[in-house]
Amino acid sequence: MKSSNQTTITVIAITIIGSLIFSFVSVPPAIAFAVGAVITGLAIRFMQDSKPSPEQPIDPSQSSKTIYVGNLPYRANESDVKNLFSEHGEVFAVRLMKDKRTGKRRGFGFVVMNSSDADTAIQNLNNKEYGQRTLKIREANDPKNLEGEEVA
DNA sequence: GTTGAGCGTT
Repeated sequence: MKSSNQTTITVIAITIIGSLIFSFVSVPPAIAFAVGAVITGLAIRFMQDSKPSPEQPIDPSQSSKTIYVGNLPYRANESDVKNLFSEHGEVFAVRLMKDKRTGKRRGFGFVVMNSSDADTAIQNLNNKEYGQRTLKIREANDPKNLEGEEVA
């Protein structure tokens, strides 16, 4: 998507900067082009580095597992679910699914936890009364985030 | 402001 735009911008910038350098200083076009290319490359590199991602060391020892949470009260938000699951394990992320059209809550979501803590939380929180509703907690169907715990 | 079985997003 934006790579094509960046390519276009890169070509234009190289042309402009190269032309400017070539018009101001009497240097061979090859050098002007090279300088323009370097400057443009540095500029783009700087633009991309303007959003530096801080160090988030991912421990391979901690495998995450996604948990399906159903029958949630409509008034429950992600913080509530996170707090509830945090009592039984380490919660990595909570995603409460809302309707993409209206934005209203659909009453279910997913919780990403530590693999070992996930089973503990499922055992402890399944069929648990929460907000005058009985929670339906299971392991998520999509096995993309299932790691390590499945033994053949 | 409503409803109630279900497995979603970048």
